[in-house]
Amino acid sequence: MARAARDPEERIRERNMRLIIKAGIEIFARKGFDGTRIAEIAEASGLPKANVYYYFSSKEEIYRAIVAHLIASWDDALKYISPEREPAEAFRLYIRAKLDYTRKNIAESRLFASEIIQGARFLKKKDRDHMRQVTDAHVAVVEGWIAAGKLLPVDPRHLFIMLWASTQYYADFEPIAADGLKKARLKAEDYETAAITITETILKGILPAPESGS
Amino acid sequence: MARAARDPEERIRERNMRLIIKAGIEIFARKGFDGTRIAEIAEASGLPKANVYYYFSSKEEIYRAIVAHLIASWDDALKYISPEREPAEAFRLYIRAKLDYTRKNIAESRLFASEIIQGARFLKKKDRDHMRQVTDAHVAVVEGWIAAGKLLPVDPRHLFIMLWASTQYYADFEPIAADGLKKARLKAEDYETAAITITETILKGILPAPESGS
DNA sequence: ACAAAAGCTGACCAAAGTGTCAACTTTCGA
DNA sequence: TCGAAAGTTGACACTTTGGTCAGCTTTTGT
Repeated sequence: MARAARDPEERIRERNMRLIIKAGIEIFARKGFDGTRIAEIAEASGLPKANVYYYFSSKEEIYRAIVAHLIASWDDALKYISPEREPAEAFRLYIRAKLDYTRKNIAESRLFASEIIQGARFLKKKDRDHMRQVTDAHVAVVEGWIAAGKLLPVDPRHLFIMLWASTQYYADFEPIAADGLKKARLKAEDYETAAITITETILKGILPAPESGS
Repeated sequence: MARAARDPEERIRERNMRLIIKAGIEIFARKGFDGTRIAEIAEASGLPKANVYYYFSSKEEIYRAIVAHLIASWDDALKYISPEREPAEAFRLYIRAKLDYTRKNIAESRLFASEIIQGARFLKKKDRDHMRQVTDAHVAVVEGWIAAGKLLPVDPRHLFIMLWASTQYYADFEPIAADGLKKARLKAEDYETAAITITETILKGILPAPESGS
């Protein structure tokens, strides 16, 4: 078998696969699956094309590896919706964490967006089921808060869609977001203001409180 | 010159260009610019490839024609933010109109999203300037409402980004939105619930009104 | 030191892609 | 009716792309 005496840290293999994945994320995000040429990934990763094929047997394999890795890296940012917390604090933390993740992983966020727009062709059932379960758990928590009178009776699923949409927009559609904010590029402080605005709006709305004697 | 006696309704030319554009919107939306092959557009429009080239001299020309046409078709849906209106009613109408537009023009919406994710390479300065102006006008109206005490002091630009994001998500990321709602596909009624949830949340938030005697 | 495994890569190929063209048919105003 | 403009298209030229491969160099455990 192709099994033998070696493995000290897997240095070379690990490093090159990381380079390829990293370059792949950038380019797949910008060009989509069909629009990406592996020659471009090779160039961006500083490796000859044939060397890329030494590690991955096809374009699809690179893409799938990236998507799978991406889904796995999300759960961290989404652990704030938990029944013990007060809703206001939970949403505040969730929104900030998600904006933070997208800001620091812009290419990954866009790659995922691109994959979905193109029909979620390579999103495995396993991954979708996992995402659904996480959502279901969050929905249950929100329903509990509503039942306890801690939240107004809002549709939890649409509420989460609002949160996903609002927090991803800045990274995925940066050119439009930047235009909307009259800036050339988005900076950390813009994400900060976004976090505050989204949180405040979701929690308290934008209408002044009605006179307390209707 | 190639100018002569004809033009009765431009029937053939008009019809074929429309077929090509229509097919182009679908396929560009799904594959992005680089991922789209004109042979596929030809097939989808029922015309031979060479005939497509009779009307458009390149893939880029088809794409540009679509993007330009798309931007132009938007202003209608966005006319509700106007100072004479009461804010609550204005936002309600705006959100509903935008959701309605995206639902009825899913492919166009996705094509635009795709173009932005891919770096807004073919969005002309003129179009961006136009969008900026419309936004500036809306922002001014919201600032007026805030100054008049009709709205809480929210950042208007981030508020609009929230609205854009929330209203586009259902069309652009339908697979995820559908999963989130536990449905196989989104229907008109889902857009209806979305409109209500977004409007209510934006206007009043999700926290119960605090006791009126702090 | 050394052999076997791992890593590397220029050159190549078949398939697919964009865009062209010359010759043909259809349309239409006078 | 008839000629010119418009429309049509199969076949072709040229380029790019995904993927292969044989033979090379480097690494590594013993």
